[in-house]
Amino acid sequence: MILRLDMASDVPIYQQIRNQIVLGIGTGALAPGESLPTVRQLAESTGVNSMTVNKAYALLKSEGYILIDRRNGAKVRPQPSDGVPGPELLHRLELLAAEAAAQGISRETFLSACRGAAEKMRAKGGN
Amino acid sequence: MILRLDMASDVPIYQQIRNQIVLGIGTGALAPGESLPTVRQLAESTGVNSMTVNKAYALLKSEGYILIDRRNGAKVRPQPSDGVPGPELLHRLELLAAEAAAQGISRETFLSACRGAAEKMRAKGGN
DNA sequence: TTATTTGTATTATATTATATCATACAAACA
DNA sequence: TGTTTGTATGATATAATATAATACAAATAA
Repeated sequence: MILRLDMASDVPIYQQIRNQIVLGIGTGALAPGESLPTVRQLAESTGVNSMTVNKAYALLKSEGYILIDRRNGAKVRPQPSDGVPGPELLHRLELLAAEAAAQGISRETFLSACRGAAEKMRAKGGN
Repeated sequence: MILRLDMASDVPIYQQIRNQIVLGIGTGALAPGESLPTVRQLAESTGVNSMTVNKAYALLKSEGYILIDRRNGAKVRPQPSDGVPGPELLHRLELLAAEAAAQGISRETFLSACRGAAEKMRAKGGN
């Protein structure tokens, strides 16, 4: 799991870390139950402060993406429960759709992009 | 066009203004060529500083969503050119798909949500 | 037990982003 | 000539972000 952090980005570093780990989980690059690097390891390898990494881990934990047992460090949450998209995700999806529409992107082109994104994700169960 | 601003949100006010106008354009609530309120009017009606509104308008202008002629104020850009989703939009779409997948949301459920969002947008041309 | 490593909490500091406020200006129009 | 438009400027206050230096409880290995 290699993280690419852009220090010049307007996206906060802890958010970049969080996003890339979520991408890793979503695509299957990070398997359920797999161990993440320790806070200090990741801080060392990326040249970022420990507390910044800790903030990303705390966020991932609060969002339910990872589990933490005191000693063994962080692990990808095994067997995430099935469910429906939450309101926050739906809201962001709607904004994306609106941006596409306002840019003159056709409905079908947008949905094609959605399918393209979905197909990059790990297949799970019968889906 | 009524804006709902959440002062307690972590999303900057100028971003909330920008997002809701983009949503308005995308859904068709704001028609191409339609005039937006003046900077000072919108600042007055929302109780927000003029420069904050101006920042939102400048952003919308730089993104190509609105046009501004010096005297008549801001208007929704007429006839946005057709095209394909840009890399920034694709990246955000991919992150959304990853979050859904990592939450155990099936591919089909995610795509169903995508269709739901797309159907809220204005139909244009043959799409 | 002791020692080490884990995530995490604490406090301080520096930098940047955000928002407000008070003005001011050029351009366009009546 | 006025008036209104978007916009620029500078000052200020607050919050978010990142780094830094420690420290602590819990869990593991020695």
